[in-house]
Amino acid sequence: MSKATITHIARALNVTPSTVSRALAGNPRVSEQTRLLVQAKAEELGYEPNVMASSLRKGVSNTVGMIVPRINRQFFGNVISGVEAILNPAGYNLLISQSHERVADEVKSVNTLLSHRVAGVLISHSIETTNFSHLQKVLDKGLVLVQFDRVAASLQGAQITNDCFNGAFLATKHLIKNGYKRIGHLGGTLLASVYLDRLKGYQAALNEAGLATGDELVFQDVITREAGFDAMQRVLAAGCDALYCAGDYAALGVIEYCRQQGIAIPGDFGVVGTANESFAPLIAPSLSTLEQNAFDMGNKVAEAFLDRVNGAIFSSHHTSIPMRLIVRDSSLRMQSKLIIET
Amino acid sequence: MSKATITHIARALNVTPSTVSRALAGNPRVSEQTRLLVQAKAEELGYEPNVMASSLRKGVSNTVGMIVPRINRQFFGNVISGVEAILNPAGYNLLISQSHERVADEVKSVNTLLSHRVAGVLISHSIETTNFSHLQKVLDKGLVLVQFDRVAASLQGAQITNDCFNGAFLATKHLIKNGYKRIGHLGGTLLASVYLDRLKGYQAALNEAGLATGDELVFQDVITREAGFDAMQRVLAAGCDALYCAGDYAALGVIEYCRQQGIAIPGDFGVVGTANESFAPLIAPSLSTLEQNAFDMGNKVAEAFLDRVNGAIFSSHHTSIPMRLIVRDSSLRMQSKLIIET
DNA sequence: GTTTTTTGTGCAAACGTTTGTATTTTTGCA
DNA sequence: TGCAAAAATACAAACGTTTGCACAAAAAAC
Repeated sequence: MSKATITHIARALNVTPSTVSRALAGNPRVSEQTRLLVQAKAEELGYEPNVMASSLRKGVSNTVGMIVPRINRQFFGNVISGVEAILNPAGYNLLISQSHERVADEVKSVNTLLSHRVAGVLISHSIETTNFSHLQKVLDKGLVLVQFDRVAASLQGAQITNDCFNGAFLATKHLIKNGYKRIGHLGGTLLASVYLDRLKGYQAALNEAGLATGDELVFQDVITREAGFDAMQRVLAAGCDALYCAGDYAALGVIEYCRQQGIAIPGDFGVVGTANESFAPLIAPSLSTLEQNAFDMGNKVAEAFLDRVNGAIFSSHHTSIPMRLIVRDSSLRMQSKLIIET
Repeated sequence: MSKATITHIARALNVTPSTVSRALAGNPRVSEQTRLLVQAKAEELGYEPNVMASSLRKGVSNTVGMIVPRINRQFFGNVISGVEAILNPAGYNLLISQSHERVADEVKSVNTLLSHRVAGVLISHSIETTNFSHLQKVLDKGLVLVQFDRVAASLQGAQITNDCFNGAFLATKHLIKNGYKRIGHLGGTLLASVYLDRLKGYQAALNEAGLATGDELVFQDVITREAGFDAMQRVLAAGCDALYCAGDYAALGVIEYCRQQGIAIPGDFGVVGTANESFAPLIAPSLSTLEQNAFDMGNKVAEAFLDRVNGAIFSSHHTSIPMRLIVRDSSLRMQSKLIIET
């Protein structure tokens, strides 16, 4: 069965467990000869190291905990992927947990991870979370904490976010360049810094161009497809000829409304979304959008973790990842042919 | 720092670690009074149980390993979600690993999980995998193995799959009911049973209806958007007026080709896809498709695991989950209004 | 008041590693 | 051949739990 411990190998070879341990670890204090013997025997017995025993003894574990609101969201799936791409080769494994956007679940997840004596916690906190004492506890225990996407500035440790301000700035500027004059904004809740930054970036671009800006052009809490669809009446009433949307789903609703009303996109109306959801290149017209670069973010998160675990506390505290504008059809002034930019 | 062990609590209370351990475990052999004392002290010291020490001693761990080809694929994200929904409340945690569709990575993942002494392995194997000795090893160690989606019939243990045969049967029948006469099939590699079953289900429906069936109507290895697009010339040359596609991406390619060529869907041509990818309801025309019910599958996987871990070896060996046909626009005979079914 | 039973704790070993120190063996060199 | 230095291995304790067994004190039964 699942026997085969270091001790079994030791007995079979008439050496001590210490020697076997060192042999397997490649410690130079054991001779080449016995190392080969040990490796052969380990292979023969189907030995699998017991990381629990090892971590217990060493006091450090090779698993790191990751908490995301929902694992089945494209964005987070990609972040996780990006993290694994760096962490696995470095010998770490990921214990993944979901908060389901609920602070209670998040707290429970943190405790579970602490029980597992993870080497660190990587988290994008739930939308509900406003009290961060559970994460402070992580820091207090001397563990590495890396926040990403949704971060609490008040907490120590690395923070990796998208550069939403510049992204929104870029997107809006792109609309301006394409000749749109009265550009509105479908935004999210301003309690989340990502949405606040997008609003600010959007406004900055308008200001720079000397275009009209004002509250009547900004529509708060419009992130779903339905909300985007429903908001269009007000958007048109406000005289807008384009929109920068803080989310692709809202932009989708906009496109559907226009199709239904016979408003040509991009002929009569321009749209840029945010997130590059998987449907963005697939709908008609294809949706110009800001790419969040989730995989990249995952890489950065993992690197920040490794930096800190290896004692590089000096590594930059806050990393902002540039968002890339993907120009597709929905934001061009003239109806163009199908251009796939990926 | 991260101190606070059972021993510390014991010392602070002038009792032995055994008593503390029993108190925290709710063992009736310790008095109500001391239990409360212990719990209070544990709280005060910020005690977090060390599951590694616990698992080591008990010989069983509360983590279960899960291996998927890619974590950032919608389907697998949802399966994982479904697994967690059952396993977390049962006290288990998930150690997740990706095979990246490479058999080498898969083998490595299995070994990692074995090193973590997981209670079981839940796996959908990589498309490359044809030799299953690494999974046999899992069984040999007496661990629980649950396969899902892509399964190897030769291996012991639970197998949870979608009922692709009946799904394809349903989808094809639906096209028949809507008046399509010469229905083709865009399929995947027949090495994977899911694709083989879909082909068979498709053929069964045609046979039942007495419609033409034949190799000239079946297009193998057409699963990507590009492949779907490119296959259309041959499909039309074969005289088809509808397609059942084994994947939504191929169906998307079909739709794009038709749009480009001015072929009306569903007026002139009908399409049903498979998987209900996130873009399916969002494109125009919206895509009729078979839902894979990933979350549900995750639930079943978790339940199969729990059954086995609790010794219910008699629980059904092979579970087949019905696929649901989602009728949208792409498969209706007459051009209908935009109907959103989600 | 003694014996039996019950109840609550303590003792000590074990899970599989790792690692500082001690010990043995080998090697180099006079 | 002898001896120090170097190389290889052994010893033993520790990581934080859990648990069978022993044991004492209290409660119940006689």
